[in-house]
Amino acid sequence: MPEGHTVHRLARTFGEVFGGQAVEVSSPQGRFAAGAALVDGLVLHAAEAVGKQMFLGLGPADHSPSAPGLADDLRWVRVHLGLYGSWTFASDGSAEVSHAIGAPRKRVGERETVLAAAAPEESVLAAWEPPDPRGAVRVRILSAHAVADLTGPTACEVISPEAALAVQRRLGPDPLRSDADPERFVSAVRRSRSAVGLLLMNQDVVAGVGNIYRAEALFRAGQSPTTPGRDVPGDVLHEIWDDLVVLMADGAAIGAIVTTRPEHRGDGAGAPPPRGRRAVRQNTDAAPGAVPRDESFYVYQRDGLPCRVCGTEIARSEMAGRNLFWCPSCQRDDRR
DNA sequence: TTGGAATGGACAA
DNA sequence: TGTCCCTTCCAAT
Repeated sequence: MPEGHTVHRLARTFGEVFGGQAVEVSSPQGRFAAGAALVDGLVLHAAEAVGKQMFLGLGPADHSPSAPGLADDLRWVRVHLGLYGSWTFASDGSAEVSHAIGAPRKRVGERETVLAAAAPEESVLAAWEPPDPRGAVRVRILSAHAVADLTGPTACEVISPEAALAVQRRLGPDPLRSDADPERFVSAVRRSRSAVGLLLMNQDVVAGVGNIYRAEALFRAGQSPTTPGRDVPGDVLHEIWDDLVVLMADGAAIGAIVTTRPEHRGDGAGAPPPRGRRAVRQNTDAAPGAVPRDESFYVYQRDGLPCRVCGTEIARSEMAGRNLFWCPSCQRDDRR
């Protein structure tokens, strides 16, 4: 389920679980054997997310983050999950490995394996053994206490610091990064005759937005997807940006995309929003307070269903080969 | 057992 | 615009 929020969450997890540790890197499936050999045994010094891409910086143990020119002796593993890439984590129970995030599956983002700690009498002597790789594992990253397996990525390669920077510079601003410049997004859209729905999916315009955030952000702004970018008012674009910052940060925090406001969820048509502090949303379906998937979106994959706000049937069509969902009434072309 | 679909993107024409 | 690639899951055969 890799939109930007997932990748940021993953980068955070890598930092927590493997940061500062020497890792064994291998390619059980074989396709990354050469790349794995370049970083095997190095220490993970950095885990960065930019848009939908993750960069793991590995280098010698004595590499000091404060040293000038530090990036020069790091090797970067660039991973792009694409449509169905996913990471699966497992640990001996000692590490803070609490989630695995990946491609669409029944329980979205929840392939999770946290092995029970070994029985006490064994644990003294027996080292933890990671589980066998499951499926076509392109990369395995292994420390003394945890393992991460990567399957199905669109991209996975070892690159130089310069190449990593070049990739990052090409991308548009990322709503999840504090160094992002919203004006770059606004001006890129307003320079273009392309439909705003197309531009939101363009990683050079805004990095990290995928099909769900595209559909939901346009709905929440009351903006038609087909309006040419140059005709979308600047204040609407700023509104969309600000909304993305909140929505995606929320998604990164809870591990799931939820864009519906409480008053628009199906459960209690008219159920009053909770008073006082907002309820904390949880990641897994089983967690109390979690918003079920079928109440999480306004328009995404809701074609044929009534709009949560106005009751009009949600529409679907294709835009550049991807499904596009919108409410023909709330997002009328002439409304903005 | 097969095949379609999925939160993506690179590339060719 | 179309084609291809990466992999998994599940409904339909």
